[in-house]
Amino acid sequence: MIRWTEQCIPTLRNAPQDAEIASHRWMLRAGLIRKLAGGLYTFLPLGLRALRKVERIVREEMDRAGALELLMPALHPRDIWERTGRYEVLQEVMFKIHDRQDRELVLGPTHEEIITDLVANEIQSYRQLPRNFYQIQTKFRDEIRPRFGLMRAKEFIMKDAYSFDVDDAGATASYRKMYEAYRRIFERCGLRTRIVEADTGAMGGQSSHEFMVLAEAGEDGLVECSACEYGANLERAEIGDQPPRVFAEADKPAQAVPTPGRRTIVEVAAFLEVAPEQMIKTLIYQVDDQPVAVLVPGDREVNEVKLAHALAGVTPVLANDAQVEAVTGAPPGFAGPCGLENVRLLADERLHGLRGGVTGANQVDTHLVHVDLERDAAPLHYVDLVTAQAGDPCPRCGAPLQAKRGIEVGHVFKLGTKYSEKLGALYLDESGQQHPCIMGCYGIGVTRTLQSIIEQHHDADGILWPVGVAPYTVEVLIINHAHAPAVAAGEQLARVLTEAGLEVLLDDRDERPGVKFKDADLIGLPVRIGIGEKSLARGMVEMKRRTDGEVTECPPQDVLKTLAAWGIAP
RNA sequence: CGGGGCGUAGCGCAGACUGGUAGCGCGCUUGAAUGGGGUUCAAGAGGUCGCGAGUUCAAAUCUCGCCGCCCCGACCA
Repeated sequence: MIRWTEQCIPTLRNAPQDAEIASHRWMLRAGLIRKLAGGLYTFLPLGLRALRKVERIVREEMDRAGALELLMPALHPRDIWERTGRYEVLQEVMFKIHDRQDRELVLGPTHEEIITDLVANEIQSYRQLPRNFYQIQTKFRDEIRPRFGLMRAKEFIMKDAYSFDVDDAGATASYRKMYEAYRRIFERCGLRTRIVEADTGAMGGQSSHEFMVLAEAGEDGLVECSACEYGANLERAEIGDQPPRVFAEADKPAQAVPTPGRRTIVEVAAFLEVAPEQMIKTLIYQVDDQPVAVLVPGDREVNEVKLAHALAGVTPVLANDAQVEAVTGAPPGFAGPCGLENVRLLADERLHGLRGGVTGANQVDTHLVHVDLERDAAPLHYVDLVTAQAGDPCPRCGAPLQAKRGIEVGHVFKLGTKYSEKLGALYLDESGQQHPCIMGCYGIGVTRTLQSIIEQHHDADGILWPVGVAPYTVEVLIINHAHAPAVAAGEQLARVLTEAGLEVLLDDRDERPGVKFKDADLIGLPVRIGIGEKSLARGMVEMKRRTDGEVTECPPQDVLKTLAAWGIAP
């Protein structure tokens, strides 16, 4: 049992101005965290208790799934990152420091290299596999823009696990185990998550799934099918087949028309009185110093993640004005596929069979109408290049997709042998043959998960902690501190509940009842037990469930029974 | 990295244009009353006005530099 007067729970009547989203405001107002600087937060006692609850759930489920906990350094020598080539890839997000010998060290943004190096040294035989190692540790990332409190911070706590298997079947089994463990973890945290297919990004590897907490404040866009189970991050979401785009007067020959000063899709469409979807947007990218023309429907946007995949992983960079002019012979705004030579052309699938289209003529102030791509442009390579949007057909079943926003709290990857090969994590099989381990990696943003719980569980008055992660389970609230019998009864009840094994916070402050009720709602412990003069006169205490406001009275000796009926057991 | 905004008491803000040595609400301390949803009265404490230069008799206020924080954007022709 802890007394409020002996704890440090600095609740705020109003939130600091820079708190943008609900969960961030409540964390500050309820005295869970305080900001040191942008993206850097102190966990106050109540916040830390909740964080430890989340960690405990993660630990229990990881252990249950057979993963082995260890702890790796946060500080890494530069060299190990260069061995996989990821020093280059991640240098933007890595904090770098130098020791007194001027040796460069980085603060770990993730730990694939470190664990793989360990396994390379310690595991030699198939008899030692499979293994899955995990840790709960602080990661450091120099985010472009930290925001939303713990959601995107420069320093955050992550649970990261790494599996090592002898073959694909084993790797898939390890992946499934983690996938299931994650479901359980988030469920126990009281989170409703949506699992979606995801891009592997800087991690590399073959496939991955993200665990998303659906929320308006989410930083990731995703789509889910209105009919089947399909769901995917927007970076990756595929789009089902759509009928070819054939517009009016499709049979007419292509014709140049003047479009003075009309450069953008919107301007040209308005000027020529055509719809944006009738237009062929032509973007010039630089890929390894070579220009590539990318064609997409005028009403769509290029998905650069998909484009990078189509370009064998090379990150495309949009060409500058001079480069566009060198390639197309016209300033930006008038590029089109017809007559474009010496440039690699990539077209989005939705343009396949397009007739009656409108596009730039590669000549200043001029566009082409009645364009038939098959007829008027060089043979094109069609791939999926645009970002999915609401209403697009599902790639699995064709039903309309819905757009949502989500907070990525977990991500599981099949990595293959990318790291094990480069760092020499090899094992000998039964016949003495050497093979690289097949790896998987699995992350959970623990601090982000904590804040997501609040994002999903709050009302107008404060937090509604799910029992499993609440900093304390029960708040005993002495309504009138001047009423000695109530004080005594509150102390007594808190003691009894604590002895029964419950985590109890006793609000023993000499405050007005209103203040204490408001604070109780704010910090949001699952159960509030009010000890008041009036009910005490009847031999009763008042129990209130925070989640749904359910209220009941019972004699103090029946409190444990009522808690049990509410599904709260010590 | 580009654009915009902000930095005055723990939190929320005013004062700045028109320089004269800092104020309001909440919170905090003490006392009293009150005691079932942020109660009331009285008396207090608390500020290098982000930092550093400059202008001036005088700078929170004007000028310059720096630092920090927040928001938007980061090239979709």
